Amino acid sequence: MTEEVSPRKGDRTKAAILASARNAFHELGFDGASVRAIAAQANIDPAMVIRYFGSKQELFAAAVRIELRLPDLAQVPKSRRGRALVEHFLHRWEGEPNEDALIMLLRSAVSHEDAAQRLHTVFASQVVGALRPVVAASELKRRSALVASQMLGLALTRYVLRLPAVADLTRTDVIRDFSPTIQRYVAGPLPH
Amino acid sequence: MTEEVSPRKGDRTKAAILASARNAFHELGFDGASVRAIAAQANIDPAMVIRYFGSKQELFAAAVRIELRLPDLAQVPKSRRGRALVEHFLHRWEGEPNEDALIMLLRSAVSHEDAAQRLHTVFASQVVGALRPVVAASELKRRSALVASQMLGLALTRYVLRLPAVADLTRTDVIRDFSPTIQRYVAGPLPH
DNA sequence: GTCTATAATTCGATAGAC
DNA sequence: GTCTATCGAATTATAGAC
Repeated sequence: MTEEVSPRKGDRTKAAILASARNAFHELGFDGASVRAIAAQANIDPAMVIRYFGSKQELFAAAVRIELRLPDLAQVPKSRRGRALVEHFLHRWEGEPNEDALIMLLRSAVSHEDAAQRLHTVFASQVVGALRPVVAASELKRRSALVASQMLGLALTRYVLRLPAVADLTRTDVIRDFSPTIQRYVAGPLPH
Repeated sequence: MTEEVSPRKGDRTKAAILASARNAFHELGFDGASVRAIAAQANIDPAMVIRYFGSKQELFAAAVRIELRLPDLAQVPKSRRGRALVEHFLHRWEGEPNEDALIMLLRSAVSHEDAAQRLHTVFASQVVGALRPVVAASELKRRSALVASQMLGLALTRYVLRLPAVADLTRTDVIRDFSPTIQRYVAGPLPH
């Protein structure tokens, strides 16, 4: 019989693989992150990764757990909804180190069709879902598109491309400069 | 002696390789596009690609010719600069089929360091350059960052990720909805 | 459970015949 | 100029010893 510590040994190695995988996918995207590199960073044999997760594809699916947990906008005063969204995203993206699934998806979706599909799903269910209670049904798709384009553009330029002009902005700068835009997209007048 | 037609034979094959390469890089990014696939699409032997361009890296450099040719904003009335920029980008991106270098760079920069650097350079020289004549020096970096985040976010969601909500917008929709944002980023009041 | 060895692909790039 | 053949490296994934 093999050794057993309080959390099952298999669970610990599985968790180590997942942590390493999240970091690698976050930094390099699906194609760029190799199973070998993920295993090496976790001090684990590459064969174990496949044994535990079946394939790189399934490992990716397990590593990407998307829970945007967007705030309930109905409980935010109408004039502060833009700022609430910007603050929420910023907190998500800069809170936990290198593990945000949306950035992983963003890096992967460019070259990996499955990742792109998952990003579509996340967007459709969560962003649209957050806006639905507070915008007219006839404007839901349009306002969601605008919010997605600006928030993903911020994520792209700040975390993926790391354009200095955007990456050098402080958190305060980001909230101050992007909140009015998102506010208009969520609750402001739209040109007819 | 080998056959010679009016444009040198070598020039024709070279042009065919470049066209195929642009299409492949545009669709798949640097890593995703293989020399073999590029050659196959051009009905040319893969070895010829290397012979003509030296390496995949140099082929990429030759294929990516960035000329944003942004309009001279000083000659546009201040109140219409946002719209002028949005219209210009849209025309660039939807004008020539599948050849826009900025989309190629965007798809490649995620996984390819050289492409990311080139995108930094393009942004710094061209976007910042277009804004410099019409914004205060103290606000140049900040306003450039905002414009880049929104325009690249639009390109990302519409052409790369193809989020339906964004991809389904008509050109008229895009101009109507994004011009006010870019206008504010270029010429509007910034929160202090 | 773990690891060695390796199969099966695919890639960029090269050498050399013609 | 063109193409065949191939090298060397990298990848995911599997088989099987221990």
